[in-house]
Amino acid sequence: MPQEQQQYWLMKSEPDECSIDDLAAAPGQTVPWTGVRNYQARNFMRDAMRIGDGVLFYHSSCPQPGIAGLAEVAGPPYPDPTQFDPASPYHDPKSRPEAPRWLLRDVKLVRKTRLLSLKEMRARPELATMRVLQPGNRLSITPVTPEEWRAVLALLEVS
DNA sequence: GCCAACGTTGGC
DNA sequence: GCCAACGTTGGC
Repeated sequence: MPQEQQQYWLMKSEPDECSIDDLAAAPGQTVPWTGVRNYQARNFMRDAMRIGDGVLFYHSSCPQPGIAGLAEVAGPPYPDPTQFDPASPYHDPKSRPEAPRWLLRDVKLVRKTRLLSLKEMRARPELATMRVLQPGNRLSITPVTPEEWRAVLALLEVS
C-alpha cells in the first residue's frame, strides 16, 4: 500500500470530557487526543496514522452514543503531557520524560454532522463490518475501511 | 447499577 | 511464561 494513501479511523470520546461541540470551540478547532492508555490504540496513533487521515468522531459512554462529526489527524505523534502530571487522572508514574510511554495526535474538526446513532449503525448492513460494532470491542481507536468510511458519509449525506 | 468482554498485573 | 485475579470499558 502506498504511503500517501489516506486512511480512516474511528475515535471514541466521552462527551463529558470532549464533545464534538467542545472540539468546535477549541482553539483552531483542534484538540490533543489525551488519555489513551491502551497499547494497541497508542500504536495506531504512534505508528499507523498519517496527517490528513479521516476520523469519525464518536461519542461514547453517554445517553446517545454514535458518530457526531468528522475530523482529521492534524499533526505528528508527540508525548501525551498528562502522563507526567500527578494531578491528572491519566498520570502514569511509570512513564519517564526521556522515554515517554504514551504518544498522541492532534485531531482537528472537519465538520459536525447529525448524530449517526449506535442503534442506526447496528441496523445498517453496510456498517456491520465496523470494528467498533464487533462484540466485545473495547478499543477506543479503531481502523475504518474506505468502504465503511464511504458508507458512513453516505448515511450522513456528506461527501 | 449490571455485567460481559478483555487487557493488565503479579505471584509463581 | 502461565494464568487467576483484578480493573476497566461501555452499552443497556
